[in-house]
Amino acid sequence: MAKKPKTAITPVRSDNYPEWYQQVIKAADLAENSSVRGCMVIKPWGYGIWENIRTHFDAIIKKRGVQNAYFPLLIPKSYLEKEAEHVDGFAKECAVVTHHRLEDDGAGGLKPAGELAEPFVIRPTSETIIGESFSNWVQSYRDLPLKINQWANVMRWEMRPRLFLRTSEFLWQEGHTVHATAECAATEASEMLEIYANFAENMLALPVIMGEKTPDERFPGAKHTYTIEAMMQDGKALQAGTSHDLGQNFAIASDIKFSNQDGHVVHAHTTSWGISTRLIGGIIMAHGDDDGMIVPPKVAAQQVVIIPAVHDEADREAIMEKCLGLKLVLETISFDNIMISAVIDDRDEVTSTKSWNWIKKGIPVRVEIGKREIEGNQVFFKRRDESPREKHIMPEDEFLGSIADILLSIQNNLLERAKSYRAQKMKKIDSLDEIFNYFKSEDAGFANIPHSLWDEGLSEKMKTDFSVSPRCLPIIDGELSDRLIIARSY
RNA sequence: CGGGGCAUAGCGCAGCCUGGUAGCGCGCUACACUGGGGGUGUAGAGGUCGUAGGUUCAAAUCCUGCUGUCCCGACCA
Repeated sequence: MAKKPKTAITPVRSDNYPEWYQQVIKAADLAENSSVRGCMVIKPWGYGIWENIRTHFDAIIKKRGVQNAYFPLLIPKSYLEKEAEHVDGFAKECAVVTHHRLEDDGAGGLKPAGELAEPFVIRPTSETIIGESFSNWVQSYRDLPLKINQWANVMRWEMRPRLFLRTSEFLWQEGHTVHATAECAATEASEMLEIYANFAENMLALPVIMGEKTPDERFPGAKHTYTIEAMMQDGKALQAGTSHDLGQNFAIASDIKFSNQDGHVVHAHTTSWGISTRLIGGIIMAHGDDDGMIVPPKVAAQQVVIIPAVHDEADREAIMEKCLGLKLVLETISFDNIMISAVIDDRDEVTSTKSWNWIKKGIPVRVEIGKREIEGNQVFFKRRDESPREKHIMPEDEFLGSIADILLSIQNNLLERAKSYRAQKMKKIDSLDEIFNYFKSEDAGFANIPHSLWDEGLSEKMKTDFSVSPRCLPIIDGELSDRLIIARSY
């Protein structure tokens, strides 16, 4: 018999963090590489998280008066050329469609035939094509503000793809708004940033730093780029969401203008903001442990797995009946306005194997139902935020009465845990020597330094010697700080 | 795009140096025993060794090109 590993995932985080990350994705059955370069297949357990992110975020923006719409995947190359900085920023990572037909190549294969007069790029982001529509939709100040969102896939031909964090194709939402004044656009961009920050903390248990990007890290063509930065367990930063105040740059490029109350025709002010499937990578790296994934209850595809433990075939029917009953009742219960979803794992496997499978997937609560539970009218369960050895036994009524609190407590524990390791790996530093010293360590985290220290020379040195870049100037109580957060990043 | 590693069964790998009938572990299938911490046994299925070419009587093995993948770098709203 093979020796049981102490942890479900090999290697452990402390041995090889990048490899651990990939192993967790595999063990949790979240996604896999496809045969298409740089593109991933998101499997049900991973896609379920995205569906929940989508559902909850969609509700939030709709309350703000944002409407969903859909724009084309293909963008005429010339559109992209309208905004000079935008071209520079995205040109290198665009996939280009140059032909529109395939025909027999005479050798049993197919070859592209009709060459397009003007090539299309596959959207790397949709500012330009949406701007084209907006220019028609907006005529009067009465049409503003215009708030549109689309849930879509985009494509960026990345040099080095990593599952969820940087894939050639990924899923996201991109919000695009048009405003009459610079102030309105600025407010929209700031409010969306706060919404992202709250969403990350409340739904994903992911504490983030809100801030503004320095000019060199800005979205190409933006006036201000705001970001939420999360810390992963290796101390690296992950940009988890962005909001851009585009000023009039894109309005001018796309000719979005309107008649104001004075009868003058003026260019509008626009914003755009997005979150993507990258968030799932963030969840993995923020919460996962050496036994695999830990999914925050609020975004888990299922919160509870019920595992029947049948020793004696004679008990099977009674056990299955109890499992089914439990599932039905659980699914009438909600926690923080989210309906619980439960799954019965009735695969023909040894109970412990099933249990470990679900540990690796990171389902918040595992329930095991056997003869004992039926006789004692009780529920045996374990929590993913606790050690796999820790058991709980509760009368069934009590369990059903407290499951909502249990899930909320798991959600909260994940957030507190993440906050605590972030606090440990965040350091306020005021001198150059200390900065160099700090980042000599491989597992350095975020350094909080005076913005005034950051000049071109330091930037260059930090980048080449330490792979450290500026993450953001934190925004605290609506005010831009004079400090700068720098860190290694994904 | 630069430097390096790897490519053999679904997954993980050995075999290659020194060319000669395709191997192991896990997983999978069937049956039985099992089952509350990753179980046991028996019997099976599954691979034109990434791809194209070269050397050779003979290539998984040697040589060349290509492709994919991983790591480091560059790049990354």
